Amino acid sequence: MELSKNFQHQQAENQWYNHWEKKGYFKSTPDEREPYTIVMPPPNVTGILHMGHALNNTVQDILIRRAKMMGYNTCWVPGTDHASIATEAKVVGMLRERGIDKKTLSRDEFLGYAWEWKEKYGGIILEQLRKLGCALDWDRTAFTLDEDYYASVIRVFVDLYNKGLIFRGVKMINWDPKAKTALSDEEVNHKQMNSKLTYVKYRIDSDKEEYITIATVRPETILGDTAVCVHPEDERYAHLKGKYCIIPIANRRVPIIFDDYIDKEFGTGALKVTPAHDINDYNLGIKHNLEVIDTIAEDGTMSDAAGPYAGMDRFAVRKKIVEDLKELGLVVKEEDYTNQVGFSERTDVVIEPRLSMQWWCKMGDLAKPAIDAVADGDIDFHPAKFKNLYRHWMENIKDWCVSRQLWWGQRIPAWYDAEGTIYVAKTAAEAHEQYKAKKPALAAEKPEMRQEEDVLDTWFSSWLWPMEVFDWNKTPDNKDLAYYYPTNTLVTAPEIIFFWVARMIMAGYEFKGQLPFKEVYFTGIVRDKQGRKMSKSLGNSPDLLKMIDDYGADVVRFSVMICSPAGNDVLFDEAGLDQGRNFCNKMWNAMKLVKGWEARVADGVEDSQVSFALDWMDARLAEVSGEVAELMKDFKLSEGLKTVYSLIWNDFCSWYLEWVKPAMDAPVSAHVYERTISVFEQLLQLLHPFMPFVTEEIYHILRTRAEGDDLINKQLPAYSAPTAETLKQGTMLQEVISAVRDTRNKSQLKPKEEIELWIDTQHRAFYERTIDILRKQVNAMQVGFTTEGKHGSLSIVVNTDKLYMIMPNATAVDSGAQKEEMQKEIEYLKGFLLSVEKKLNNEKFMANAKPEVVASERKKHQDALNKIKALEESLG
RNA sequence: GGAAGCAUAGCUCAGCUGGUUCAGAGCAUCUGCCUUACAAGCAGAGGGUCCGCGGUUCGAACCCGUGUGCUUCCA
Repeated sequence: MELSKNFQHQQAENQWYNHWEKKGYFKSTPDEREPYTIVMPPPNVTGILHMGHALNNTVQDILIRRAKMMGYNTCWVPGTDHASIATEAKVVGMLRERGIDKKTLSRDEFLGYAWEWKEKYGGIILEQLRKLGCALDWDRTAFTLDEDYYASVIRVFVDLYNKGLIFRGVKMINWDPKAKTALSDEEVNHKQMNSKLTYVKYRIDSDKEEYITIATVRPETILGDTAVCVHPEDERYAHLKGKYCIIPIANRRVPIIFDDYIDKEFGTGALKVTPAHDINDYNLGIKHNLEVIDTIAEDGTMSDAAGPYAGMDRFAVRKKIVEDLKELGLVVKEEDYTNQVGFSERTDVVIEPRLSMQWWCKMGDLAKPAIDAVADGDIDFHPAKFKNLYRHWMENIKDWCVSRQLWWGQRIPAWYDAEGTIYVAKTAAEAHEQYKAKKPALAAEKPEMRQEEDVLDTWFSSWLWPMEVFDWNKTPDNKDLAYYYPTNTLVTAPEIIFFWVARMIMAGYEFKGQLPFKEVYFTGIVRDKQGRKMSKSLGNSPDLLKMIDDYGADVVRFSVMICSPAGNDVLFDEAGLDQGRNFCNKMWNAMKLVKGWEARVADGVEDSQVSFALDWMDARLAEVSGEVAELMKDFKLSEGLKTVYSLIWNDFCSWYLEWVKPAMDAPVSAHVYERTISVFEQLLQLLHPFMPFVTEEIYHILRTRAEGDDLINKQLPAYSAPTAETLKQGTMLQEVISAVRDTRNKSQLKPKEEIELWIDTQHRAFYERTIDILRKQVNAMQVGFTTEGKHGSLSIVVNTDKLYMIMPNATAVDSGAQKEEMQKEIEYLKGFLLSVEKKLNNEKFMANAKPEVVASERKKHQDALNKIKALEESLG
């Protein structure tokens, strides 16, 4: 077979993904094995693959593929989230482009368009996950707005309502004037803004001309003011007790109230109170029984209550009213001021606090078992630091606003009769039954029942995800649910710990009576090299699909994972792409080298020379496999990848292959060839979860494989404990080789120039075992043993062995620098020796230190002495 | 305003129960090599007051206190 110069990802990746899928390797059905289950955090159905998805899904794929190799029956469930606000906004936008105004459509017509949009674009992100290599069980693909899922959400709502945990009420909510819907607190992002603090004086209603000055960053809300509030102990305003003042422009007479909520230091110490448009003012209003005047309409324009400004945009009014107040001479001054302003997570417009009738879910009781589950370790968080954050939030949990003024989503199953009585039921028919039972006198008439227009918050459906993907609602006793639930690992971003993770835990206990997953792994947030969060607006988010096209999915996965320290944010650096690409080529070329031996394999070739290399490589493989297993268990995936990378590049390619590499055109022993292929396979296997395509490809080129012999399915072997002696000798051999090469370099020897090497050592057996490797690796024509120095040589000391290097072709040997260096080393060692001796002579140390520490200090002492001796002898 | 986390090489980070596996890895840098798998490579090297200060200890990158700087979450 003709092998290309480098690894070609395009064809290989497509081919292998199709092969795996066709073979049904991604599919899972319950069997006698232990399951390992992950439910994918469903991306928004509107989504396209970005770095966050790439990280999150690569992590999951690594866990799934590794678990599969460890013998688990793995099941990874894909799906999408209907994402009510985001999707509805997209559909509205699409309609606008087609010249259709949402307002002219009925609910059903709109939903028709929405489903059409979903069918057309909704699967894009799932297709993109295939490109990434994700081993997802596609037959299980779920969607949070599917018919069965819908029914489940409705059931849960009715259930909570009947338990008294859902209620309807007017509260101050976060209003998104663009999407025209309520948002939960979690959907609001606070940003620091440069605002203007405007000082406005309100006239006191008295005979004298006197004023009270307030400061505000939102002057447009002045029209909704229904009081001015000052601190009861503020002497400046003590004389105003029982007085009233006049709201300018509105010319409304409002009371001056006293409350110790006021911060005397802020502004003028006098606060304008607008119960309709600020949560704190609202609370004050309740306390002091104030009137509520709503001056801002649902679209962010001023309402009729705003008098002359009715219909104008809130921000336009903010400017205009200040101008008008200035004309009236009521503006005292304006100051620059930075404050926190809430923005809608979905539409990025400024949130308007607004009073509104919404549906709420009481969370306190639901939270209790969920708090305990994490505190008691029934659910593990990685990294553990998120446990605190979780507990803190859960213990201060507030009622959840679950209604949204949208159409795309589960419509709240509540019906109102003509008198406004509420009936919550799964269906209209059931609501009708309730009506008949409740109002028997009217039962004969056909009641006019009107269903609630609002839909439920998207998270009110996705909190059921781990149960509902296994069809909990419709067939609660089904085999899959019993087998796969609770799932094993949830992999998600810390940003949605409250939105989603906490609520899934609550839902799991409340409805299924069981935790939804056993552990949660929080990935970092993907940032750019400068540490900025990747975002569309900054334009610092690389085009993932282009990257996959250019470099291949393996390389993209590599580059994301290599810079994903456990528990920290990911500073994505495109340099990782080159590193990953180079790594693929390294393996590809190693494969070409080994493949090239195939035709030269012969029986009876003497291979004793390389038996050490084989033993050492086996030992390293066993050792590092153990390290990787530990790292993976602790979710140190990045470390795990680095470890495998280094094992392949350094141990296997740089050392092992060079050690066993036959001379040009020399035959290769069948034994060496076989074991080299075998080691290569095991290395590929360790790497496969991280880089599935290139490993599968090379695996298949290394040998002709039987049908079904694919790397993805290969079970990890149990390694016997590596021989410590072999490992130690390997390290020693490397040290000797490096030391000689260093000396060669410093003597400016050309790589082709041969040397003679004479060794004065106590470890003769070790050198005899490795002497052929050593000769080859330092390009020596001869390596021999001696018990005395060699004239005309450079001496090298490695550990306590003395090596003498002779360069036959070098005209003059300048050993001055060499000697100086050795002298320096002696100095250093003597200092070191002193510090060790000080310890050993310290009675307190000898009394308090652990015996093994004392022993190790003694050994250090002896080693240092030996080394100094060797160096001194070497110097002559 | 409340809370948490972080600070180690130019960059990104490891560093367990305090003790030479303790100052380490990768990338970047420098030097020499087109050596018969790979120049997208090979070989070798240099580089750090472990943020400052104080304490505990025979012994501190690690524990405690404090200061400074940064990040995140909540209000």
